[in-house]
Amino acid sequence: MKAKATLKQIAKELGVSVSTVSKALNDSPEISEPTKVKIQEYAKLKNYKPNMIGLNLKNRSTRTIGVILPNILNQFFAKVFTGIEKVADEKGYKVITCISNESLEKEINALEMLSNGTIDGFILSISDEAQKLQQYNHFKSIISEGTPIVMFDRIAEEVNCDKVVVDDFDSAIDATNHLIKTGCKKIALFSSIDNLSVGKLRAKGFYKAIEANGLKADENLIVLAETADDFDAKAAGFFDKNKVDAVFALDEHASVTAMKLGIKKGLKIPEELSVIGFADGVWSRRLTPSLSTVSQHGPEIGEVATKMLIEKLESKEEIYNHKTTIVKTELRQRESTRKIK
Amino acid sequence: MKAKATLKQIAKELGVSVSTVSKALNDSPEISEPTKVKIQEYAKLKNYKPNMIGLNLKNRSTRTIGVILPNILNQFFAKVFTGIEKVADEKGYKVITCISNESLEKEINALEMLSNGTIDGFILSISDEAQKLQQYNHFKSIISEGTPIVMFDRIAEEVNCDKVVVDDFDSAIDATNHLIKTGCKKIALFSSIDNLSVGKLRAKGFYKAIEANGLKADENLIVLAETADDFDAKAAGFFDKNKVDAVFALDEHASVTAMKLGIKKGLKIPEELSVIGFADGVWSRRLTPSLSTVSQHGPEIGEVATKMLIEKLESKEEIYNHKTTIVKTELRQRESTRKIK
DNA sequence: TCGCATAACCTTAACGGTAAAAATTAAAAT
DNA sequence: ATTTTAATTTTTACCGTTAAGGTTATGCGA
Repeated sequence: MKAKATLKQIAKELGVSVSTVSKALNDSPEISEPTKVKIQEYAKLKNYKPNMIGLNLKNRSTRTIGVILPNILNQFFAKVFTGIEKVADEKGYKVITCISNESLEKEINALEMLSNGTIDGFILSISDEAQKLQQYNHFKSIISEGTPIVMFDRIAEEVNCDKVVVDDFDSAIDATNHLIKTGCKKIALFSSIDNLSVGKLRAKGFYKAIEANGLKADENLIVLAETADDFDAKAAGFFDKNKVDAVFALDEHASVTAMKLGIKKGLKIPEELSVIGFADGVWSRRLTPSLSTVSQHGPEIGEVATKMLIEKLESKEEIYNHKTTIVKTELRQRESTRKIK
Repeated sequence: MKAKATLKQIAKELGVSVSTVSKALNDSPEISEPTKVKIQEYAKLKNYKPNMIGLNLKNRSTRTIGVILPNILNQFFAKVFTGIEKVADEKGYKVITCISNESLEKEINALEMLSNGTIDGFILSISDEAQKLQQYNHFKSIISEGTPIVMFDRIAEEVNCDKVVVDDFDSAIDATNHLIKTGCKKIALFSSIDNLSVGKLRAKGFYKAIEANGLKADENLIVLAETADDFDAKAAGFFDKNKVDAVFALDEHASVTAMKLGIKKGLKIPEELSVIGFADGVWSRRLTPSLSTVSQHGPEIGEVATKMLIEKLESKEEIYNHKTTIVKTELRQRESTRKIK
């Protein structure tokens, strides 16, 4: 466990000044060829690596992005993360990750812990709790201190920063329309994320599409919940009490539960029951029958968000107009929906 | 976007020296009460936060852990990560995450990028490629430079560092025994991770249990593959060609595929076909029927690994004996296996 | 009244690195 | 031989922080 080589050490050992070593290793034209070669070879021998902390201090930048995710077990966030990581890596940035675990307190802590020089900017999706309480001041104060934030998916309109979202409203309309086009008349709405901005938007899209097609939204067919457990309780026995020919589910848990309950009830999918759900995992493909989904292009969202942040970090301009990028969703028809005639 | 407050600034504005400010904010007894109060109040007003980079440089430590994961979309790794993040957070450490994406080159890059003062130590699971090529020198050289590593799950025996593993061999024996106890006689073995150390260990456990029970391992019933696609190709039509009463699957993909193929073939689960698989996602519960699994306690693995690393980081001792901790698995009986009579 | 302990603050050095400015050295021009 | 110029290297300052050691001025006892 030999001490790590530093410029100072090398300088002393070669009898030159520290800055000569620094310049030689940075291939500066100020240094003569023989000296350069000598120093470079010695540095390689000693396995010298410039200490990043010293550099960071000097440059007042760490080329590190802070990422705050509500929950990494959620495949959507995991996919977004791969996109973030990919672009960050390509552009030579590191990624520090914190999990807020849907807690406002942890979200605030993470923000505080990192916004002291540790990172250059944030990419994040707001915790459930913050959204429920509509508490966004912690973001505002971080931004006003000069640390840029890019929000994705779960955003706060009132916070002035770059944003990347999915067209939740429109995709819900499209998905509902699709069910109707395949002949579905009585469509149920399942959601276990009615606490989230995105959940509410999707529900609105559903209502809109139902009405636009001259159908009526039936209260009994709407199951809205704020947690998976709550949803399971409310949805239990749904198919015993109601006769529907389709379910539109607003999140992965609701999607899978719809399928599961339908299968248990002995309904033939998709002949007797069509299911479309928002879902991003590999699992929709693996289910039997496979699940038709509204896919959100998680990796792309992460990539776009990261590009936006890095662009902002590397632009000198003081004045900057905040952008909101919309990443289109895609309707993936699999086995849980009928074909359009 | 006002410039961030520094000690120097505050010192100048209050007409005292930098070190007075530093000491006042650290509540040093050297500083008189009135001065302390004045400085502390002014610092709060200016929203002063100590710059972490300056501190890191001074302390030659960053309280940051580098985590290198082969693939964050894999629920097992995601679960381990939650465990890492949880303990790191509790102990006041940050987590920098890199995804090797199973590539040796990316693994080496991540190691290089972070082992220059950016992080104090690593927690990682070896990439598929590194395991296949048996290339472990990059780990050895990082360790010899003084940066500690804790490996989990996919480890390299020959690398001298702390390790956290699951008792793959024993749990495979247990799972196989369980199938036999519930009356299964013709048991198939499915694996899509035969490239990994853990995959091979699990297979060995299976053989061992089969023989110990006086059964014979039938070559035709063993489907070993190194990727999901490869596995799908090899396993297609398996139940058309073979008559078995159980499948033991060594990873999540193989587990789900076994169920899927069985259901497609019209086999009743678990009456005609029992399935046990290594799996960690929420999905095993969500399947219909739900999947009996060997659960690896992902979060616990992450927690243990992180505790080991932090303990090592905070112990002054030069000499340190490397430990290997085994985290026990758990057999979770769900609907895809019969009850023991 | 002098010396000395002590309270309270300041100076300096250090962490590891870079870069502008200054200094030294060598070579070329007068 | 002297000056100019160019090439090379060193000095210095800085990034933000802490900590050891140094400097005042005050108050106290002898």
